[in-house]
Amino acid sequence: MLVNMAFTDEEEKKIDELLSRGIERVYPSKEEAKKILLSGKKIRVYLGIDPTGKEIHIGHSVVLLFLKRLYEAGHIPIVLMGDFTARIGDPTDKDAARKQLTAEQVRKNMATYWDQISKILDTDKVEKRHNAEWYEKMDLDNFIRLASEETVQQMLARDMFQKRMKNKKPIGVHEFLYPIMQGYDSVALDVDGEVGGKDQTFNMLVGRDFLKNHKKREKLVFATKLLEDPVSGKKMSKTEGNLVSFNDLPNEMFGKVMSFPDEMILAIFECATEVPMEHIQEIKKGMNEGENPKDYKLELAAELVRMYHGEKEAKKAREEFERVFSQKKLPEDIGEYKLKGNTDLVDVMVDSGLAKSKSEAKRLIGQGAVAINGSVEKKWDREINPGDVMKVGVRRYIRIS
RNA sequence: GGGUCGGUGGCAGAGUGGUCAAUUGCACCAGACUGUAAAUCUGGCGGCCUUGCGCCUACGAAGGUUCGAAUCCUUCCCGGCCCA
Repeated sequence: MLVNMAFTDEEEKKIDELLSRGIERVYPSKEEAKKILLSGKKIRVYLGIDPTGKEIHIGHSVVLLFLKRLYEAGHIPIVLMGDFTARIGDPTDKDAARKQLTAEQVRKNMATYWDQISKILDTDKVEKRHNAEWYEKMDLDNFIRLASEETVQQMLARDMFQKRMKNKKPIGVHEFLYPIMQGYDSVALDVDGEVGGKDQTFNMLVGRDFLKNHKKREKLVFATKLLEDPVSGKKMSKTEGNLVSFNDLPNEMFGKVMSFPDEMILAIFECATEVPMEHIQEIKKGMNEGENPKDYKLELAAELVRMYHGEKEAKKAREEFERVFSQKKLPEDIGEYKLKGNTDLVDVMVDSGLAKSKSEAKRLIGQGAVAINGSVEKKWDREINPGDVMKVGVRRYIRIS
């Protein structure tokens, strides 16, 4: 009846962090979830990932770190690769190209996904599943029966569809199929819970309904926060250009973090790192007391690079950043370009990839964006010689050989 | 199946015969500013060069009318809405 008292304060604290850090909302409620997590029973919670081939980025960190905390607390995380659903495309991600992925592509993607996930958690402690396991065998009649458990009204209630109805934008019938399939995953896996971004809430709740219908049991739904710019309200995404991928090189990663708006510092610390919450509170306090957010952002950038590339690389990236941007010196490693053919400035810019076309190169030159050996060059027919160092914009350098 | 409205640059969305390579916003690039940013301001944002008020390619696709078409006509493809 009551919570099993065999749990220490330490363990309870862990559960509290599991239920709050990076978490937007828990269904049916945090209290209910806590009761179950502390009941002594090992529960199984899954995360669904569609191996569409995109890189895994720090927006995924929240859910992955959740899984890590889950096994640290003695429960069982499952990662479900949506190798079958990847072929449909989740309408939640409206940019998702609807290209048909071949089985071979999906297999390759999955391999790189595991590789990237292992940077956050120990994949040996995770149950690995694929939804092709059950969908490849499912008959049409079974599927239709499944579909009949949801109503069109329920589907249309989804905010995304509401919006599209309002804007008179098309809604594909297949877009109704996706939540149904994702929902059935819960039944097939026979899980106790699911974790996903808050944009997945609808899909996750469909699974909750299905589990009630099929197995007469409750499913916990953990909807995590999304990393979004608190000012513009925009979700971080690849098109915004500032998305940090697990595979980013150290310097690139460091620079991207430094270009985040200050307002995101706390949220990223909370959602994408394992820095203790106590320390994050101190940072919050520090910033409120007027300390320079830049210093905390440097710390954040270093921490993220450390997570994916190790202590040494993090230190190097930080030094590099301070050298190039704070002291405006040349970066340590500059790409080389071997002169060939025309040696006019414009031609060299195009050939070396500093500009996409001659028109663009000329524009940049006209804007004073191009410097050779430290001084701005405005003549586009200026001759380039081996040994020259060219700079375009703030961060693109190239050394001529 | 019928009716009707529409398909424009990365996106959103103007433009309805010439001055349209196409208003504007977002995104993007550069410059200024700065504490790295953000915000702001300024400029740019199809390509090519002999840099001209030049040439080529572009407004769903293919044809046609016209001195001239994103704009008009025909057919086709795709979509929204309404009716069945």
